[in-house]
Amino acid sequence: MEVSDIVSRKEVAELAGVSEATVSRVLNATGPIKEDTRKRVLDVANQLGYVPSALARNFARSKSGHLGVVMPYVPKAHLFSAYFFSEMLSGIGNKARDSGLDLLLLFRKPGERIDYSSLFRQQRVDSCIILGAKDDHDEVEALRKLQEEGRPFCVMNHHFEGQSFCEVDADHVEGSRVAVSHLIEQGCKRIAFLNGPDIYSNSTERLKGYLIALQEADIEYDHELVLEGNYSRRSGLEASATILDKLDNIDAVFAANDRMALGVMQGLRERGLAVEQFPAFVGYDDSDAAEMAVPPLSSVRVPFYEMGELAASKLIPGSQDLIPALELTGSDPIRELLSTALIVRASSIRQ
Amino acid sequence: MEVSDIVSRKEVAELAGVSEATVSRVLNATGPIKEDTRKRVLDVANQLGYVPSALARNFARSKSGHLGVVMPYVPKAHLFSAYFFSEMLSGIGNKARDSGLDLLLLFRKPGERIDYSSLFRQQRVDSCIILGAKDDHDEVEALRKLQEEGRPFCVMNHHFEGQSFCEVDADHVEGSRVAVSHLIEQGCKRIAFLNGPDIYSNSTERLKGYLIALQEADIEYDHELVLEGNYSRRSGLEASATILDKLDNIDAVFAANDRMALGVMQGLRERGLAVEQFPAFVGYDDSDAAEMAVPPLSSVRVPFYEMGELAASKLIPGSQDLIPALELTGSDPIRELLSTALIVRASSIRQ
DNA sequence: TTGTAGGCGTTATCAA
DNA sequence: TTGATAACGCCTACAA
Repeated sequence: MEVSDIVSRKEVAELAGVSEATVSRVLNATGPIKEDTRKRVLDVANQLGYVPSALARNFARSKSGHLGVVMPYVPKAHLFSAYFFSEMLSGIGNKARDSGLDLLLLFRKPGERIDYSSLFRQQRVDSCIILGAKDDHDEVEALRKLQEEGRPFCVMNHHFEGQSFCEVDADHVEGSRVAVSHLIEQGCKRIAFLNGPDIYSNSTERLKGYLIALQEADIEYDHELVLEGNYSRRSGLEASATILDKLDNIDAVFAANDRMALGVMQGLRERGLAVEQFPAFVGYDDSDAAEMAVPPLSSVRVPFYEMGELAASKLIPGSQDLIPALELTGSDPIRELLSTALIVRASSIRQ
Repeated sequence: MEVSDIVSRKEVAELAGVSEATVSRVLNATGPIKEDTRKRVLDVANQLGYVPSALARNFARSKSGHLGVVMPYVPKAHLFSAYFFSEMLSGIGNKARDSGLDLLLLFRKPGERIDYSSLFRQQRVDSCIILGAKDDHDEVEALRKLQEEGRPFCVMNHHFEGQSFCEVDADHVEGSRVAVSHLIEQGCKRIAFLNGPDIYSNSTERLKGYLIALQEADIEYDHELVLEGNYSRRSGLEASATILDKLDNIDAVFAANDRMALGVMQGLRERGLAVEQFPAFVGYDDSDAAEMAVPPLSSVRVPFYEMGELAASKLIPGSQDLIPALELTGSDPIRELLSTALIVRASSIRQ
């Protein structure tokens, strides 16, 4: 058999002695069909190995049939290594697959600001999910335009303040608050906080949670205890120097993600600090690495996988969670906030 | 602006005072065009915000414009967590993006054996890359059929013995041999090998490398030292019991991937073994976790990212590495084997 | 250098 | 319950 043997609907129609329209009806299970005809057509189609062209179908329907997923550009590529992208993508992918939608992965180019609107006008996607968003003027404008045009899209794991985009996020204020409260319960009072850049709502929300926890415990906020990394292990490693310096004034470290937490641990270890002298540690994301760490790292679990499923379901035609029409009344009625959960391990247990 | 404002080529043609064909020629930079006309058309297109429909174009060309990537099904999803999928996908994605190809992610359904051939006949993809392949009768048959049909496809990180598929793989025999030789150089003689299931050529090749290294050093093979896990951390954890039992007869552990190596370490630790008493360790993949482990884990680095790029370039029209026509002469002329590299860290250094 | 017109394989609307 | 028959938006000979 060669590529050239493309069986078309026409041949099926002829051999089955019906019109092409009927073949379509049978294969799409649309419209009333006499059972007899149905069987005959199906038989012939089967026998001829006929498979409808998705390309033609989509074209005729003016639907690409694709759910686009915009991946952020990350220098040094190796993008997916980030635990949460992997998880979210899995969630999205499984949901899309179950709905017969194809997933189109859109890799952002280095400098280029993506033209979301064109993506739709080119009919490359019917809807799309934006991963790794961050506060950026061009980005917000592009998304606003998209919304004005009434395109279905969903931002994941980021909140654009003042906008009313469809967003699927986790409650990082609360996640953070619980983490820090836990450290306080363990007797810690001088809690260093290694946060990420504030272009991510993730970071600003974690800071909020941190502050709330301190306030609840009547602990005074000391801005010297707040460090900024960039969510990489390396930045954690670098922060470890500062932390070691202030170690007699720090009894716990809360990091905005596991990679940084592990980087700090690694740094302390490399600088000769014994595990017994470690401050208490809590990370964030509850990635696989947290469990394997020494000591096992307490961490805030985020339901990335479920967030992916939810985001996808908002963009799937006929779905329950489908985003409502575009009359966005007031604030942000379509922002979804999933809960996090603190997983306590040895790293944060005192005495 | 509303979704309904779809500017068609027709309008551009009218406003520019040319035929639709000319608009096409201008936008596709095909055929001779008077500079004057070109500019005028471009201006109008720009002004009207006209964007050609990729959907229609692909349809007219009978090309989907998509490079399909088949993702293996993994129970409990969380598929991408596996380091190497992430890396390979990044490589593929970047290459595809640079070539104007869209990446279609195809998630395998639980039990279902994927019908590769239909994928092409449906015109959902022009070519495809298969990730996470393993020895399986149905799978091989499906791929053979694909090859007979002359479809362009490429298998990654797996070798189908006796076939002549286009494959991009790493030299795991050599990677493994080097790793074990290194352990032997460190003075180890009783080297346990925690391998993965032999449905993966990865596993069987690593076993080969292990055997070669032993032979080169005149060390007798002891099948009791070879354990089988399933590449998960958990299976490493379980294997740690056996390893602890035989510890007076084992001075090193070579694991077929980092996750299992870390699982073994974790298990030993949980069972009370001090790091000083650990056997020497070497893992495989050189994932991020290896560097963060305690002790830092020696590991075999595999160029997954580059493998992804290479696989993609084999399927990109006009590419240098494009797979040759379908006259596959003899053995397997189109299998590519990239080199690995041993990264030595503290876990395998003796004395 | 440009216009004309047929074709791509469906879907979907109207009649019958 | 079925058959004709327009779209769908673009590409591409072929003609001019």
